[in-house]
Amino acid sequence: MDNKISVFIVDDHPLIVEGLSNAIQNMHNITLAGYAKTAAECLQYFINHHADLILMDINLPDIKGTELCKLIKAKKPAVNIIALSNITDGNYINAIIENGASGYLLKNSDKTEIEAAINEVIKGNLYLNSEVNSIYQAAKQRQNSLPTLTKREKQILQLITTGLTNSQIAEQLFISIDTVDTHRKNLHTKLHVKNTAQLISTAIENQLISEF
Amino acid sequence: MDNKISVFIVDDHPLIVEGLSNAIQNMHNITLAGYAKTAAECLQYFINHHADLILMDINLPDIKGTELCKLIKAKKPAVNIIALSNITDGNYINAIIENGASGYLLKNSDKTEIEAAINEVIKGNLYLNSEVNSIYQAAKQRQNSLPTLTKREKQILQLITTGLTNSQIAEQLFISIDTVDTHRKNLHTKLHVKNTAQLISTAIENQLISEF
DNA sequence: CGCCTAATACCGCAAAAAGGTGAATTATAA
DNA sequence: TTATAATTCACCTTTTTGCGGTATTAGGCG
Repeated sequence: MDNKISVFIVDDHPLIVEGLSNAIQNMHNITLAGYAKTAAECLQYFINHHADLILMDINLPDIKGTELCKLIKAKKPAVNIIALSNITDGNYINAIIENGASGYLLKNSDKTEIEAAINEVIKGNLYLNSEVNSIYQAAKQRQNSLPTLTKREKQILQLITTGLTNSQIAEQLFISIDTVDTHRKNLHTKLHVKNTAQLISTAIENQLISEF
Repeated sequence: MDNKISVFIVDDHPLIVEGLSNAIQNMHNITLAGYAKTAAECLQYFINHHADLILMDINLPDIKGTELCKLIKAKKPAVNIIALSNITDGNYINAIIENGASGYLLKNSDKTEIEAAINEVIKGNLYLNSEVNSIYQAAKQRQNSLPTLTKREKQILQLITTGLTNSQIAEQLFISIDTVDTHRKNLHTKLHVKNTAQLISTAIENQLISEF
């Protein structure tokens, strides 16, 4: 075994794989271990092969990048992971790092940055470029400043969003209208809003609602 | 001039440019005219150069892909444009095609598909793969089924979302509360909703609100 | 010019939400 | 077990909506 860093690529975009592997093969202390187009192929590879680092697209066709991260880290804690994505959503960055990634690169990164990221991460450091980092920090802040809603509150918030009135919600949950009203008031207090319109818009803005 | 199709690439992702240009140079009847990382560079190029087709990322750093499309088509109507994106949002696909693109490729396309797209578009056909096409059709359908809100209605909808009450809106717009109420009723009728909660959630869902 | 649409305004009644206060009953975690 | 948090219910007042109408005015268009 030589002292080159071996890198494995996971990405379902053939163009990116081509660009990445080309770029990596031109770096003097880095070598390409292989690549996979799906999470399944990647896991398969790591059963009886090894690599020092994974460059991983977090939007894979089969399972979520966060999941793959967790799986890899559980089986091979020594493998470093750099997430590769276009997504500049703070919650996403947050999630992937909490699942074991040591770096997050935007897909518009160039060779220099990729090389820098690989070298940093292999040293055990966390690599985020300034843009990603500021988004990440902002998201953590926001997450902390967001109040935690109780199970019941979320449930009622969801039903309000659907357009149900307090009495309809009460009927559906087999509770009193007054109870629904109380939860609603608490939602207002917690989210610092004063009417339904604000409630819905801030709820959606902060993704407190599962889907619609 | 030989009979090869000359292709110009516009993308701010170095990896994609590398992958694409590699792929294109391996195609027998296609040649690479050049590439640009920004819309400005692309426009600059076309002042005194030419290409048969542009492969264009529609998420450029300087101006929107839709805009670049329009600009190019205005100056060089003969140039065919294939949009390249990850975005599977129907409205986006719709917009870009209405602005003059003849094809829409997802970034996870492989060489075969890119080659097929180029050859179809050069013949004057519209190229959308089945996935993109179904999204596109669905969006067109949805767009037609969406009612058109008047200027005033949009404005009031926006203010409602902020959390203002009818009287506050009336005050701000120097109109009667009753007028605001009428607009609100019309919004309910047009969007088939029966209360504020539904109004806000469907408005956001259908992106009838500028931003928040 | 008429026709249509958007925007304006008003009335009345019923329903729902908002705001305040207090309190009992479960869970659940320390 | 004992705090603490979550969930539940009640009652009261005021404000805001929701829903049914009707009607006038200004501007764009063929």
